[in-house]
Amino acid sequence: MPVLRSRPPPGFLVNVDYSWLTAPAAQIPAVARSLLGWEVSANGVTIRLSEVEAYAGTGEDPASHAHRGPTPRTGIMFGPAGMAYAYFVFGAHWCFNIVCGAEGEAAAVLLRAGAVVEGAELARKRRGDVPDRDLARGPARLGVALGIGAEANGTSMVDGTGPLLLTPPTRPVDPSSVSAGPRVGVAAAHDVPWRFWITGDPTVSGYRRHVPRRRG
DNA sequence: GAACCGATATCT
DNA sequence: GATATCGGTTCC
Repeated sequence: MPVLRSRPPPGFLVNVDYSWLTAPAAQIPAVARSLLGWEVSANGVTIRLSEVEAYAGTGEDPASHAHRGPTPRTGIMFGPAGMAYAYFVFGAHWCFNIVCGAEGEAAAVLLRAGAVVEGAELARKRRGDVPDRDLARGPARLGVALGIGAEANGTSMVDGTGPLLLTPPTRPVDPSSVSAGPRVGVAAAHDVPWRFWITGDPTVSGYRRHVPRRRG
């Protein structure tokens, strides 16, 4: 049966298994890796994920927004897997995560980059006249291409009730073509190789180490 | 490729 | 008051 990538009525994707998103804490990096090749659709654009980062649960990962427990911003992370966690950063950008793990765990996978496989015209309208590979190359750019922002926070990515929909790979990713390395721009736990990407994929964003800002 | 810096929500 | 899961620009 072909996979429906445009937005279906609620409950339509009953034959897609999302239960693996609710994994034990130790398997969150494996969940992130498995999300490569999955597709995310919103507002007429579909993106094939080429780069993701894992963030472990509360108390386990000093780089996680949820590390110190729930706050008004991070509350959604403590809910069920499959919800979108959106946050605003650097006074300018929205970034998007898929909540993973069991309720109360607060693990998440950051959607860092992907290839636009549907709706390129629309994505270009939102992103400007950039090369195709740059349309969703970077976590904030990915959101812009999808036309999503604050309103996506706390919506489901798995049941069609929100703007976002996560669907299985049209083309599977060969496990041997997945690379791993440190997460981008994080100060804490910079040695943990929880960033995963499709080796050689031109839509993967470049690595940047965390740069402490000079005060003054 | 590396360095710089804007803009502001969030938490301490 | 410090920090930030970034991106665009500028400068080698």
